[in-house]
Amino acid sequence: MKKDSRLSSVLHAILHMAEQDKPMTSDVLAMCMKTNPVVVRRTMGLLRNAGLVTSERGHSGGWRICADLNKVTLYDLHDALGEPSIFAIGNRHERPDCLVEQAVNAALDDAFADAQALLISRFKTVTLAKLADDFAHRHAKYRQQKE
Amino acid sequence: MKKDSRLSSVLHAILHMAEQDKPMTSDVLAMCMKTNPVVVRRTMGLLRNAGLVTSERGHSGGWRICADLNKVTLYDLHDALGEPSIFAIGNRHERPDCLVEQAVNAALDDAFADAQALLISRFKTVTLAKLADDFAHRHAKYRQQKE
DNA sequence: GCGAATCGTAACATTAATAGTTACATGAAA
DNA sequence: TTTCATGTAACTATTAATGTTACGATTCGC
Repeated sequence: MKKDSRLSSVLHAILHMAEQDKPMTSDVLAMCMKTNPVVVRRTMGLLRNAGLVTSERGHSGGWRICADLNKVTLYDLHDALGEPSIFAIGNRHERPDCLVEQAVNAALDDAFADAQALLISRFKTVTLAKLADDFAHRHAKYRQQKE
Repeated sequence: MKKDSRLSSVLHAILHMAEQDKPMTSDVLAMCMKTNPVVVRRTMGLLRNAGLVTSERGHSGGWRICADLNKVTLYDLHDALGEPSIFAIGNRHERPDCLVEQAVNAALDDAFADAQALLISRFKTVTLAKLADDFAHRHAKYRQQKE
């Protein structure tokens, strides 16, 4: 299956929004992420439900961030997206009758649960402010290189 | 995305094979994992390439395990399957021009790399013998309950 | 009010990845 | 020489993400 790239998408969008005073339209965001405005609305709508952004209709409307960059983490976004399933590998059957398969599932589930816990805890340590900061550094470096 | 369930499948298969003296046919294995014999051949073929099992054609042929249960780990099987990609979540674009997106990708890549490293290291600690043992316990418990 | 800009959303199409199926060739054993 | 088995190519089906089209609902500026 295709990978879910919404987390990466909304991060990209929300950081751009954080650098703007004015709201950004779905069209502009779509251009920026090389996708379609409807996809942007669909995805950003989930962030709105989670109270992370607001949207306004009509002239000079669009999307605006309404969250503290220091408090919102990658996990909050992942959560806002509905905590989509993380792994592309899974068990052949859930709740098998076969005891062998049960033992196999248990071992795999354990390992995946640990990896998931680590990932989630990592997500919780990264704030949007941190990412904005990282971007600023990249930007400074980029400008230096251009000289 | 549909999840890749081959690791779980081959583990199931190989543990059944470990309990048999005779080779098991693709048909029997397919029945056991509720799939198609061709799928079994395709998948087990990868394990054969890795030297974990052998196959024989013709009358009384089939699949046989040829590996030390104490030495083969989940990782070896994952590896034999070609180390399929683990995550169902990924970046919108690889190598984006946008510096914001680069910062986002870097943060996500980092987190995923750590989770992957943990998973792989977990895979390396679980041998087939351990799983067979776990199965034996489940079996004993199951028989107890039936009394 | 009118018209343009903009989001909201349903319905459908496309794409990508896994899994399943059909068909037939090849080889080994009874 | 027939039967049982794997080997493999080619095609189909399934599933989930993503993209597209179409149109309704709001809001702003004139």
